[in-house]
This record gives sequence, structure tokens and C-alpha cells, in this order.
Amino acid sequence: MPLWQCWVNLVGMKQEAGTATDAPTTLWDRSRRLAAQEILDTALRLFTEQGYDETTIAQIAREAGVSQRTLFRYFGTKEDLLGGDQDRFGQVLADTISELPADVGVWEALRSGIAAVLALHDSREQALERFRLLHNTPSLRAGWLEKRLRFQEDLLPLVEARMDAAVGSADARARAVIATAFACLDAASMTWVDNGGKGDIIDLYDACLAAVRG
Amino acid sequence: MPLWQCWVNLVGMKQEAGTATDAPTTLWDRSRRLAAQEILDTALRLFTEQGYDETTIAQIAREAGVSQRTLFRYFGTKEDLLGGDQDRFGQVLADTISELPADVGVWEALRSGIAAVLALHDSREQALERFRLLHNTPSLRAGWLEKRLRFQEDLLPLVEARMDAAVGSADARARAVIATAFACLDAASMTWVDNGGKGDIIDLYDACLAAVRG
DNA sequence: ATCCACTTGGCAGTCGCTGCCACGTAGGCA
DNA sequence: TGCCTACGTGGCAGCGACTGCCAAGTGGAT
Repeated sequence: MPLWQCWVNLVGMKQEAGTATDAPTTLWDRSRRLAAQEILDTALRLFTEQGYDETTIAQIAREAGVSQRTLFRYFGTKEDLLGGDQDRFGQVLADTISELPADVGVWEALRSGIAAVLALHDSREQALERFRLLHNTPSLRAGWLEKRLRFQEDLLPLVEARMDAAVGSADARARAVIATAFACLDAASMTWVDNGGKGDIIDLYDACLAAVRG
Repeated sequence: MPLWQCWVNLVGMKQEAGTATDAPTTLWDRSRRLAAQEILDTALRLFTEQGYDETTIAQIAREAGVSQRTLFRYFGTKEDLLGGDQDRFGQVLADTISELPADVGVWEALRSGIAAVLALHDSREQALERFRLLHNTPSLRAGWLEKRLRFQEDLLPLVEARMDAAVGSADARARAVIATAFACLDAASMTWVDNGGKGDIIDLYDACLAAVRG
């Protein structure tokens, strides 16, 4: 588990403001970043051209000019080839929420976090392509949902702190609120993809949440 | 794709009332059902003993006394070895909801469907064991979520019919409502497992939904 | 008893993924 | 400048889930 792998995260996605990530530009670093970008581009291209399940790791590696073994060193799983590192989503989400003042309500805090994550995408087109792939490929969707479930658990303490104390299991209620927010995000992004990327996801999210909460 | 595989569904789960499923008890049918039950029991035992990921198909097949090939003919995937056939959940869910009178609201209808699905389990202990495995095994959880997402899409028209017409995308709103119901079910069952199976899941579900809808 | 349909097991192969080992090269140091 | 070390890389063998194919055995109907 070499340290340099954390650099890969920054490929193909915006950096967070203020994060200095350009310290020692050695030749190794540069070629690594180049290779990662090449792999990512090749993968996204092949996925959209012929589908996720129909694209093998061997093919991506061949067309990107690296060995399978190296590809797996850059990106641990096939899923990671879509959207770089999804763990960053959870990071940004948690950071955004925890930096909000304490008097901001749960729902508003979650909305802010989601908006921050949505803002991570490079372009509307890239986002649409990724969401489309995500929603139309069962195997991808499964992995994505699973990873997201881990974010949700991480969010638990942050959300619980913002909820008014009430009877019953606080855990269950916080979990439900978080899961609902993501459920609305799912519904919103699916509809967004179905509409070909028209409008803003966050607006659809608001509409979904309104439909749920009455 | 032999027809008889649909029989497997009935193993290890309650049958629906009024479904006559005992027509021609040939020797083949009996031995098939016996084999399926044996496989299912062995799998659940090994899963709980040593974990899902640590149990190989080869081991289950060996201890159940069948070949790997036959095991895969009975249950198409490793996931299917937990809880028999999960597709029936979707079936029961859709049936329950569609048989409700038209003036029953969305939320109440979804609650009824979920209650019907929960009633499918043989015993509290078995349900607890399955839920525990489900929530503690990432790979299982992923597959389960994915399958459930398919139910959700199937439910779309049924739910849309019960929602009051309003502005905005009806699709998105219906999707959000369905996903929220399942999100609350998730939160409820997770908490239920964490509490060691104390109380009724449906009560926790109500609490979660109340927390969400205010 | 015969024939057909069905089930079974074994074998080879695919695909995602990992551990191991040897090779080559970049970067630091004398 | 030349060497050494640490790191990146590729290849290979292997695992586990899963599939297609083929041969063999068995139940059931005529």
C-alpha cells in the first residue's frame, strides 16, 4: 500500500479550495499522474462505448498501455475506474456539514453537503455520463450504494448532534433522516439522467424532499 | 433454464395463503426440494459460523453433498443462498399494494406492503440471523440494495397512481417517496439488529418515518 | 422393456482480483 | 561521476464466483 496512491484521487476531479497539493513535482509523480489520467480516460471511453460489464480490465490495461497488475495498483477495483475516488465524496460531505454553524438544521445541513458533493464534478457532460453509467449498470449501482452506505454511517454522529432530542432511538431516527436525504438525491439524479441532464439536480432534490416531507 | 427452479423459492419461507403448490409430488420434486433445503441450511449455518465472505461455494457444496455445478443450478448466485429467493419480496410487495383500495394513501399503502414482506419470515430468530448477516457483510448488502432498487422501479406506477397530482416531475416525486419508505425500513432494521431483535421492526419503521416527515 | 426427458457431475474457461518475485530505473549520497 | 537503495513495474501463478458444454445416470411414461 504505497503512499502515493492518495494522489490518484485528484485526477479528473476538481480540487478543494485551499488544499495545496503541488509540493514535490518529481518525475515519478508526473508520470504517475499521467498514467492515472490515461487509464481513467481510457476506461470512461470504453465504458461509454461498449458498456461497463462488456469492458474487461485486460482491455482497458492494453489500450492504456499498462499492465493489468499496474492498473490494479492505481485503482484497486474496477468500480474505482469510474469517477476516480468515491471516498472523497464522503470526505467532502462530512467536512462541509461539520463546518456549518451549530444552529443550522439537519435538513439544511444535509442539503449543503449534497450540494458541495455535486459541485465536485468537472463538467455537466462528465457528470451526466457518469450518472448515466451508474444508473444503467446494476453491478456499478450496487457497489456505489454500498460505498454510500458507509458515508451514511460516518455521518451519524454529525447528524444526531443537530437533531432535537426526542423519545425513541436517536440512532434510528438519525439514520432515517440521512437515508432519506440520499434517497431523494437518488430519485433526483435518476430523473435528471432520464431527462438528459436538463436543469439542476439540486432543484430536483428540493422537489423530491418536498414531496416526501409534505 | 428449467422450469422447476421456481419451486426452490418456496423453501425456507412461508407460503402465501391460498397458493396451491402441492400438485404433482413426484420423486424428483421431493428430492429436489430436499436438496435445496439441505443446501440452504448448510449455507446459512456456514455463513453464521465463519462469515459470508469466508465461506466458499466449494465448501457449501461439499458439506451439502452436491457438486458446485448443481449448487449453481439451484441457486444462481451466492447471494441467493441467503433468504431463498428475494424476488418474492418484490412480488409480495407489489401484490399487497395493488390489492389495496384506491383511497388508501401512499404512505399507508407502502407501510402495508412492507409489513406483508416482514411477515414472510419463518421465525424471529431466522429473520434476525439473516438481517444481521445482511447488515454486517458489505458484499451482501450491496447485492441486496441493488435488487431492492429493482422492486422500487416496479412500484413506480403503483405509487404514482396514489399520489395527488402536483407540479413538477411526478416520476421524481414517486421515486423519492418509495426510496424514503425503504430508507426508513433500512434504518429500522439496522437498529433492530443492533438491539438484538428487541421489539417489532414495524414500530421502529413508524418511528423513523415520523422523524423524517416531522 | 424401451425410450425420452430430466438431472447431475466434471471439466475447461472467463473475469475480477491478489501475492509473489525479479527487473529496471529514479533519486540521493559519497 | 558512480554506486546504492528504494520504489514502480510487469509477469506469473493462483483463488473464487460463475458459465457452457458434454457425457452419464435415473425417473417416468408408453
